Amino acid sequence: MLQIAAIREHKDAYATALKKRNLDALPMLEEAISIDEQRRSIQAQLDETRAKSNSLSKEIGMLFKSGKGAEANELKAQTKELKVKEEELKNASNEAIEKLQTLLYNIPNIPQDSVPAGNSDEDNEVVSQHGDIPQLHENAQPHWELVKKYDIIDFELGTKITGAGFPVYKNKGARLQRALINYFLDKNTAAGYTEMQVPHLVNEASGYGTGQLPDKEGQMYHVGIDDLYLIPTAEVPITNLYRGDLLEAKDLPIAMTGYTPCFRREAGSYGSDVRGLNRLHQFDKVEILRIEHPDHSDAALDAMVVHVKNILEELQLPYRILRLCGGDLGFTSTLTYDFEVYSTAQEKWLEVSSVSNFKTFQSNRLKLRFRNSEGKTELAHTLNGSSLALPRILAGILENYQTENGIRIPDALVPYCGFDTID
RNA sequence: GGAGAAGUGGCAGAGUGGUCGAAUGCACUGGUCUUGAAAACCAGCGAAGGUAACACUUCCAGGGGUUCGAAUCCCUUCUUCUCCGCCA
Repeated sequence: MLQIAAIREHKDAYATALKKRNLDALPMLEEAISIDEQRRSIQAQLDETRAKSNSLSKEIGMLFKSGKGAEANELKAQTKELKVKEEELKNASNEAIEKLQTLLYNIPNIPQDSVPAGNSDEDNEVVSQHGDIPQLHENAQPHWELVKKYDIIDFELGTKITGAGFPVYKNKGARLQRALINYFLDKNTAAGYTEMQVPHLVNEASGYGTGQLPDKEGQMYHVGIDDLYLIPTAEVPITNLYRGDLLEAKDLPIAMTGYTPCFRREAGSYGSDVRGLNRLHQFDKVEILRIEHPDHSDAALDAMVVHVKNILEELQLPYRILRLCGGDLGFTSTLTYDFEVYSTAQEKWLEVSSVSNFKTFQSNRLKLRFRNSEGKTELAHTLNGSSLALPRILAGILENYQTENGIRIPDALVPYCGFDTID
């Protein structure tokens, strides 16, 4: 959520930047400013009314104390009128706050200068491409065939016990999955990220804190009886650990990593995009998150990109880095780099990581602040990225590392797996 | 799940209807003193809105109510602790 004070100050620049999202935001921004002005004027009247009634109350108290009950009762009568006015102003104020809130919830974050304009994922900018695309043998297969062949993932079993999009990992498939989680976590902790294990269900306040609620309610599974949500990403519980906190500047940066399953309802997709491991209702992901001083968040994002790069290099997977265009940029982000691994058998790029700088967009909702060098409170910046999402990495490994005689395991993973081939 | 107790500033802990945003201690910040440090002493020290700056307003777990006036009384939700039960 944008800060109203910032909108007031940068209205035109914001409107210009939001054009990159194909959004003509100027009317919304102006409306927000106007509602806020109303709100402040109502608040001023309300404050004044309250001040009057507070001072009357004090007077009444003193009169009673000194035994002048009759005079006190006279003053009491005067408070009646004030109370009515107070009630009216309070209602008007609440209404304005609610209107402003609703409006602000619907304005996306401001894209950074480097974000290219564009409508869809086709307009994303390819920043760089790395690694060679392997030449596969003639009978190379997509991963959904390979997993059957080697009996390492069973989609039908998952359907039987739960439903479509909930695969069951078996044998070496299960072990490889576990190996990847450990490997990613080790890489992240070695880079200074503190490992956290967090609940997989969160309350409503957490959903609001990171922006899944109120608008993206349908994305999450909701446990109605306890009013809890299954997390769509570790970002939700881990970022919310710091909800409402006031940090000291010396506490920054805070760097955390965590493995969690992720649950997504993801309605409305079809075809090869959702085949096999490409899109699931439950999948595993290791996430990295940072809480940064505003002066350092840009550099931190670059460092996160380098970190994810290093992992993909070590796994020797062909990948490319995209800078998302305005049209594809997430609602809460100012700048996002996507990492895609090439799926040789499917002949397409699969998104395996998304690394974003949210600046103050989340921290404003979270009320996550720090005390700056002037002793004033200031919103911190939040960033996060996947390092990495498991299913598509798994798909990439299975397809790119397949041979006639089995699937090789990338060298870096062999110690974690305890085997070097799936056959 | 049952019974009881409690939730106050970074922490500890007073405050039970009136000038309380809240005593006191610790922590923290600045200063005096000291060769330096410690100790001691002096001063400051919650957040949000609002203002040019003041003023002013709001916040004592969350929500609602009683009252001219609520940290204090009532209702309700949540959380924590103790005892009992159950249990990986």
